[in-house]
Amino acid sequence: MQAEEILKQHLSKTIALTDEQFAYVFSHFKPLSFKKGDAIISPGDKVDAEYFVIKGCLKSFYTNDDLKMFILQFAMPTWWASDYHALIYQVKATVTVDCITDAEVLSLSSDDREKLCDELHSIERFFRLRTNKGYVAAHKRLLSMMNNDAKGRYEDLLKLYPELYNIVPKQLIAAYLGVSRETLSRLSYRKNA
Amino acid sequence: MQAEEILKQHLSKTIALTDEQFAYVFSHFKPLSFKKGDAIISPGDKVDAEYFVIKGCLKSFYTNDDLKMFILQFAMPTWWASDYHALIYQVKATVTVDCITDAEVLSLSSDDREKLCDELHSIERFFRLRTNKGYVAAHKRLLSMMNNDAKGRYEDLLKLYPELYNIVPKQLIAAYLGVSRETLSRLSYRKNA
DNA sequence: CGCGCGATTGAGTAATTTCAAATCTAGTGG
DNA sequence: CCACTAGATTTGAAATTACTCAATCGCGCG
Repeated sequence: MQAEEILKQHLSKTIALTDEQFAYVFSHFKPLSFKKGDAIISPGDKVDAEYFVIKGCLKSFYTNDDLKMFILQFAMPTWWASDYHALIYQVKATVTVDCITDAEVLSLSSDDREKLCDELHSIERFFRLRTNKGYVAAHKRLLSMMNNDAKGRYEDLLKLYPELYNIVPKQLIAAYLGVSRETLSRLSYRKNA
Repeated sequence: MQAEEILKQHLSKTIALTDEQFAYVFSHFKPLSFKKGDAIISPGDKVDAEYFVIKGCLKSFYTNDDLKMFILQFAMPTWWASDYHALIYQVKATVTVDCITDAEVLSLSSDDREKLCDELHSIERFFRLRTNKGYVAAHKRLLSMMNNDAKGRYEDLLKLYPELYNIVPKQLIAAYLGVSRETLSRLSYRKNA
């Protein structure tokens, strides 16, 4: 399926747009292709766009002083990714967004997003509702983090991203769960039902 | 200061509204008073409003099967609170929102919020940007959770809510950090600089 | 075939939990 | 003013969970 079609279906799940309106909206998105391992955003970068995934899988992650990686988000097709902290507060990036697999994305600049939100009330609504869901998902993950041990969190993750299991190396899953690779590895046999 | 004035200043930090528009917006908010300990939302409730805090302090928390409490959010004046999962997905509440102190809030029903968002583009913008910030804050907390030990998280919390230290019992702070009361208690002398 | 990376396993250590008991504190009533 | 109680906090000690470091295993690819 074409990028255009994927975005159209994605938007139409939340808002109604005429073909004309959609064409106008779409004209602000810039298609980009990346290879596995390419970084889209790196710490220190000026961040002025967010990315809508068409194909492939991205991750956004923070790297601490000990070079330990913490994954904020995996982004599969129809998910959005960026360094939202940098985007919103207009500061340099503190996280990396890169490609777990070869990927195709649509990039939307901050300026264009604000322009579209100005011009089309329904686009503003789309972004409001999209972030609402993201907010709730983040809190859900927070709860999973506090309430569950590593095993429980792993199960929560597989519920949320069932495809992920086969696509990404286990060490990335560990970095998402906030446990060491070794702990993740031990989960399967140690405390299984 | 009057509730009306507080809300007005809060909105005007993000969007511009004429006095007339603000008066119209404000007419949809319902002032409510609560006593310390009162529950505003309880698990199982139908949730059809969110609450803007004028005075006092609320908390929203999830209680697990072992009756252990996990605090999602403290809400001080000019903060918003509700069960956002229930609100967005139109399901029964799974969290409790209650009053740590006597409190005054302005309640805005879901229907009214959507109506205002329809009628006033700038209100829709307000809610979009507000949730953006909440989303980023939630991810920041997630990182703090994964990257730091109990001590580091405690320091992060005091940076975010410095007033909190004097207002709320320590056990609530523990429930926010996701550690036991005992561990929180031991932090001060154990690993202090 | 052998290199190299990811995944697993083992052993010892550090952080946090649980359960239990001891303290402390604020508010109440005599 | 004092004694008393309920709730909150602190402390102790043992048990658990996850971590780190180190070694080994497994497998795809040149």
